[in-house]
Amino acid sequence: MAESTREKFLSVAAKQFAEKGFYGASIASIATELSLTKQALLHHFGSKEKLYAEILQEISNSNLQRISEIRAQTAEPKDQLEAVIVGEFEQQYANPVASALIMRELLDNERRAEKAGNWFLKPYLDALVDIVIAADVAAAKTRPEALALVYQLLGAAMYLPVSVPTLSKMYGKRTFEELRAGYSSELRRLVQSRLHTRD
Amino acid sequence: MAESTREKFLSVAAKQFAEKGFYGASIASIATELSLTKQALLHHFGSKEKLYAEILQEISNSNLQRISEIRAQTAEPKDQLEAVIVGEFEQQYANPVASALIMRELLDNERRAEKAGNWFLKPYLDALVDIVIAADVAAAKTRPEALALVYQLLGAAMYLPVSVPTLSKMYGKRTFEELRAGYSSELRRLVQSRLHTRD
DNA sequence: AAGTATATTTACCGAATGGTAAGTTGTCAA
DNA sequence: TTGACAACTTACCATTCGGTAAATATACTT
Repeated sequence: MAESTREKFLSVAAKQFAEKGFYGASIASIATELSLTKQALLHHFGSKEKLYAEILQEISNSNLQRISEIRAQTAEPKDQLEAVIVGEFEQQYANPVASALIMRELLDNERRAEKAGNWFLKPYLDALVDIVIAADVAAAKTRPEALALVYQLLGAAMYLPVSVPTLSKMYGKRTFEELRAGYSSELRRLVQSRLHTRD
Repeated sequence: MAESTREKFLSVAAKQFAEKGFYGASIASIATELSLTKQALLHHFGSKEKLYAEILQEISNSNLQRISEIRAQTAEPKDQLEAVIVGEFEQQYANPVASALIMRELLDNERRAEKAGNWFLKPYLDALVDIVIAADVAAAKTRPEALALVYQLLGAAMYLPVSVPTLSKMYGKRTFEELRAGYSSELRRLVQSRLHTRD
């Protein structure tokens, strides 16, 4: 078997959580999409929360790994930052599900974290801040300042891809395809101009 | 009476929808917060969907009005664009609920719109695109290109304020306050650098 | 062949969901 | 004083939610 049932559960669940959010997606609907029952899902993951946690952890880990690879390959911090940000938004098209999940997690986390106590994304955000600090960007010297910049760049990079389905219907396929085609270079322009601003 | 029951319902509902999303917030919890029953809510609004629609419509209208005021007061399109974007993110702090609702609506709308058929935010986005076109920004001449830019700026402006509660807990109040303090000027820098880039 | 995990199902459960129907209460006008 | 209407409440309802318990089926080990 190429993909185990467990792995199928993970990918279908990720898709549905991304589309509908944690509360909008039900374990029953996830299982039904695989022609299984929700009890089969619970057998593998114990609870909805644990299933969700595993997905988020996976995303966080893969993002951290990508960052560390970039840092190993690139010497200059400013180049690292550019590569990381550019890589971040290019990954949106490869894996829009992950972007939507991250976005939703940052929106929803507070309430869920009160119970779960998990900060899946903190190591990821911290790593990005580290790079910004090392890159010595104008007006982003302290960690809070750097975090603000990280957040704005993430927002710019992720906001559009995440609402792609809405926009696609709102403006029609053709307009949207043009938008999508120009989006990468548009974002690169934004990042570049900010990175090379001087004090 | 300063605020009618109906108006109280609207503002409490807006808050809860912003915090928990459409599916996460229940009409019962909204009513309970006002020490009323969910049937009182249904009496005023008919259904959860209609209540939500009224809130979104209100936000869209007030945003459109703000844009038209700016356009009336400012002659130069480029200044208009700057004023609109800056006003956009400054409004985040005045009314973070509205930002979160807009963000969630763009994330969730597709599925809900299949039933409801509403595009609350389209006139608002269209107005922003109009301004970008008129402002004649480099590499944002066509409507799809302009929409991409609008989206990135909105993303940068709204992403951080919207996840304020999460970040505040994740990094602690003090760090977060510093972040918040520097955020406005940080975003202004981002917008400025993009607006004045040349082809 | 028997035993033993693993995978999955059927059958429940209590709680919460959005919504309907039918009252009750209060206010204001004729 | 009565009638009408708006503002609510109590009482339900069917559905869905996440989760438990127990049975069954499958596959691997011995």
